[in-house]
Amino acid sequence: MAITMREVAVAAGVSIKTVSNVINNYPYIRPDTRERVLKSIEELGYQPNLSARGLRSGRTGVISLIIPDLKNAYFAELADAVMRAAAKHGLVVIIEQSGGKRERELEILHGPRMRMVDGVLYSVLGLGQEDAALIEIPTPMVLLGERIFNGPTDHVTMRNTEGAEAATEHLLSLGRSRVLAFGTHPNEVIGSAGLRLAGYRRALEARGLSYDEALAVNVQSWHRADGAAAMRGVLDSGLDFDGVVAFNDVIALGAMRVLQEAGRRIPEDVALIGFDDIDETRYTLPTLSTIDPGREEIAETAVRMLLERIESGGIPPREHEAQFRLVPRESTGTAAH
Amino acid sequence: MAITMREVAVAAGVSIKTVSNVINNYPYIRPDTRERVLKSIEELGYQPNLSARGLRSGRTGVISLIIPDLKNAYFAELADAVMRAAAKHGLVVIIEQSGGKRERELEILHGPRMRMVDGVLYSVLGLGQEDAALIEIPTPMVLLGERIFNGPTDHVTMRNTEGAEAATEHLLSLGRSRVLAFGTHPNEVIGSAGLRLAGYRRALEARGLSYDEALAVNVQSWHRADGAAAMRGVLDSGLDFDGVVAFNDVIALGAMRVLQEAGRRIPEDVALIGFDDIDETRYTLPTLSTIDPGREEIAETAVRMLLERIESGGIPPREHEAQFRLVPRESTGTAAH
DNA sequence: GGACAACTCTACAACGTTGGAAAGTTGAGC
DNA sequence: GCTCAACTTTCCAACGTTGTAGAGTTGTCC
Repeated sequence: MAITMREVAVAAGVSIKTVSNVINNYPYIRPDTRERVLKSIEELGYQPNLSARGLRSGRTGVISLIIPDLKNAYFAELADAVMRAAAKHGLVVIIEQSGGKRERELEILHGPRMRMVDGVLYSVLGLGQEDAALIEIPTPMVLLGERIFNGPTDHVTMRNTEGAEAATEHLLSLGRSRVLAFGTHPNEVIGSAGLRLAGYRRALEARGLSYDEALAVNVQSWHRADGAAAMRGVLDSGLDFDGVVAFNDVIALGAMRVLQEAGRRIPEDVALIGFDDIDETRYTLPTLSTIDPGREEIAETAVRMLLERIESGGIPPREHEAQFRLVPRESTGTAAH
Repeated sequence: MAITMREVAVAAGVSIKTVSNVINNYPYIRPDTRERVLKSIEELGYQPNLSARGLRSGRTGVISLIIPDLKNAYFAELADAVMRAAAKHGLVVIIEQSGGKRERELEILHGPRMRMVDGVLYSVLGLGQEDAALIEIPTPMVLLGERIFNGPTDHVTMRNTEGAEAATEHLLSLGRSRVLAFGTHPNEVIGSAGLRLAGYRRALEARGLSYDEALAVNVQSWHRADGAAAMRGVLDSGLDFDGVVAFNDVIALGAMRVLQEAGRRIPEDVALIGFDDIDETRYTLPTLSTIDPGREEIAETAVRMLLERIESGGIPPREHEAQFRLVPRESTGTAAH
């Protein structure tokens, strides 16, 4: 059995509660008493039992991060950022993969694990506004991603529309006139795809150009292979285009590969920009221009907000939009050097 | 406050212990009693308090996975596989990133979090044999990766040497004669780099070829940018070669980009094979031949072994080597179709 | 030197669960 | 109808920690 406070207390010649007080930085302890207790803790190698602490205090020091899929580079990088942000506050992160499935997200949100964590960061994918009532769980929660729900929940989002607008304007400013919106989800308004499409349209409007539905390319699932398949379809259809605003990086990379195989030069024949700024975009050939959604800011803000909510209930719901950044690289002929 | 067993017990008209017995599948319960209890659990939405259970039973249902870095695709995919394997046994996984730093690995291994988990899967990177005593922790542990320690610990490893041998033989059988060992760590014997180099040499030997030290390319850190930088160095040096056995996929991809920029055709001028079979290798241009180290098998075996060790102490240390698989793709001119 | 505040430490009772063992019930076998 | 085993439920204590309340100790100020 491991060392408990009782043994530390005996060794230091104090009560158990005093040991607890030392550990929890209770201010009224004589320096030499504190000293003695710390020495015993050190010597015995005492480590607090977090289950007991959790039971007694109601706090476990664990938060949950619900994401669709860790194999997706965007979410792996998000998870990394969240874990680093959480570590700064002494929190551990349990990652739950939802696969973006509605059923699975509900299962996680209402499963027994929620009782084990102090709060949840939930990157919504499977649920929609019609499920708003279902996400009303007792555990403190901060939503990541888009503002899908109107409920009284904290949101930390990226500027999807503004980002996509900047990406599109970037291509237009380079003289491209037939730019694909690559990765649309028909009829979606409020998700990433809908918001990014809105930004794309806004950029066209700002230049007095009209929106051509033929240039909107549907890519249902934003994986590399789907991007490749969709671009193959576009090439087969004979559609004329000279620019691509891909709604995320991996479908951009899938498309890039197909374009290159087909002999289209990037950026000469087709200028291509992605969204997410995943690490890989810095090392492809050509390097991929993209929109950095402000991942670090998202992670730090979300953890901070969650902690505030855990520590004091009754905070009115807040919203934070992280600052995005256009990252020009070779795929739009605008690499930094 | 959340629902507790007490309230379920009152609702069902039984004692708390009977509720506990129902939940834990104690066999001697009358069917109608069980029925009533389950109904009350359902109606009240009872969920067990895992802290309390953990305190009482000593088990938390959480295991820890220590890996260097989640942004590294290999480890992201490993984490995914481990989480799925763990979920099958009702376990949650806490991921701890060590950055491959010795200090940080020790900190994690001896930190208070270890008290919160039932066991650890530890992907060793920073520690070495000289630290063998330091990994003797009370928490059940299974080591992943290479057999770095000789201590009494379970190991689940990949066949580094055999895999690298097969990769090298693959290039040799295609007629390549000057094949780089790309990613060596000088003087290392027992780590991945050392073992893979041994496989490379074994393949040469098997064909009666002698080992040329000039063809061993040092890449200290196995990241994409380091692979790119190292390949730039090779090209600058004017070294003559027609094949590359890269010791992992991302340095292979970094090198591939540099080779393409320099106008070398793959596989015509240089045949290239990696190691790890990360998802991305299926979508690059050209697709990358690689060695699948048997990730699923590693994850499932590791979780199973850990669980066995958690459930019954005193098991003699075991070792398991997962089966590897050569995955021929376009970068060696051997794509399946 | 008395009152009061500020400090320092401790006893006790929880938190919600499960292990152990006892108490109570049923039914089969003779 | 009695015995004994098998079944069913309950009682009690404990897991290791912290909140509450209070006891004891100083020290300051009039």
